[in-house]
Amino acid sequence: MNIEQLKLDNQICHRLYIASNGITRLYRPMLEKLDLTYPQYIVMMGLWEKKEATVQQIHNCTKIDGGSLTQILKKLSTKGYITLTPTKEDKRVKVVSLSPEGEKLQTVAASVPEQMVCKFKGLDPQDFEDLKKILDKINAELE
Amino acid sequence: MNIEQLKLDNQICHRLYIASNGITRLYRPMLEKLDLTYPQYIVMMGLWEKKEATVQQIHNCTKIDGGSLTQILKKLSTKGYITLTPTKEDKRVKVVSLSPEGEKLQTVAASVPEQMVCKFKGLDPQDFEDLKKILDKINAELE
DNA sequence: CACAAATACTTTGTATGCAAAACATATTGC
DNA sequence: GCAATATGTTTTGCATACAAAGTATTTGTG
Repeated sequence: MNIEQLKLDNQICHRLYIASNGITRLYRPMLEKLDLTYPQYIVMMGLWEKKEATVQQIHNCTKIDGGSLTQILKKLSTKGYITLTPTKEDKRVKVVSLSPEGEKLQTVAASVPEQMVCKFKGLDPQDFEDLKKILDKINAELE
Repeated sequence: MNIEQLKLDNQICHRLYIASNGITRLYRPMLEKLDLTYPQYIVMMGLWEKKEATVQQIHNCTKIDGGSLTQILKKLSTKGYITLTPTKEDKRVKVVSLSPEGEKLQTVAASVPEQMVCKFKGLDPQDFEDLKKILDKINAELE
C-alpha cells in the first residue's frame, strides 16, 4: 500500500485547494467596496468584456456551473448591476446585460488586479507565467 | 484605467479557482467508494498520518477553518470513521481519533492518489514539481 | 401537425467556506 | 479568590458548488 502518497505534505491538490480558498478570502475585503463576492466579480469581469451575453455564454467563459450561475445572476440583478431579459427569438435564452451602475463599477474595479498582485511580493513574474501555463494544462485536462 | 488586467483571460486567480473546483469534482466519483467528500478526505489524510489529533491540530495541517471543521468532524463521526473526545486536562480541547473502520479505510484510499495522477497525462513530472513550489510560495504569502 | 428528443435555464438538497457571535472552560492580574 | 481576559470549539447566517430533477421552449421526425 502506497501510504507515502496519502500524506498531506505530498498532496498537490490540497495545496491548490488551500490556495484557491485563501485567494478568495483575500479578495473579500477588496471586493467589499464593490459589494461583490468573488464569483460575482468573475461574472462581472466577463460582462465588462462583452457588455452583454446569454447565461450560456457566461457559463462558458466563467466556467461557473448553471445552478450557481442562476443564483449569482439573481443577486447581481437585485444589486442593480445587471438585467436579465429573455430573447424574443428563443424564450428559453436569457440575455444578461450590464446596467449603467454595473458598467460604472468597472472603474472602481480597475485597481483590484494590481492590489492583488501586491499581495504576492514573494513571487516573480516567471512564477506567474509558469503557474498560468500549468493551470491551463490542468484546466484543459479537466474539460 | 487598466482594463486589460480585468479580462478573464488574464486572470490567474480565476484559473486557480476553476482548477480547484474541477479537481474537487474529479475526486467525487473516486471518493464515493470511501463515502467521503473531498474535505472529509483531507481530514482523514491528516488522521491517517497522526492517528489522533486535536481539532486545533487538524485545523493547522488541513487549513480547513474551525467552523467547517466542526461540521466535517460531526459527519465523519456519524459515519463511524472517527471519535471525538474532550481531554481531561482541558475540557475545551477535543481529541479526534481514528476508529478501526476509519483506519481500515486507508487501505482503500491508497489507490486514490495514483488514480488522480492518471487523469493528468498532459502534465509532466516537472510541471508537478513547479506547481508544488509555486503553490507553496502562494500559500506562504497567504499565511 | 403531433410527439419525442434536445436545449436553456431554474430549483432542490446536501456539503462546504467563512466571518462573526456565542459558549464553555482556563488562565491572569489584582 | 474573582473579575477580566484568553482560548478552543460550536453555532449562525449568508454565499456558493454541484448533481439531479424539474420547467418551459424548440427542434427534429414521421
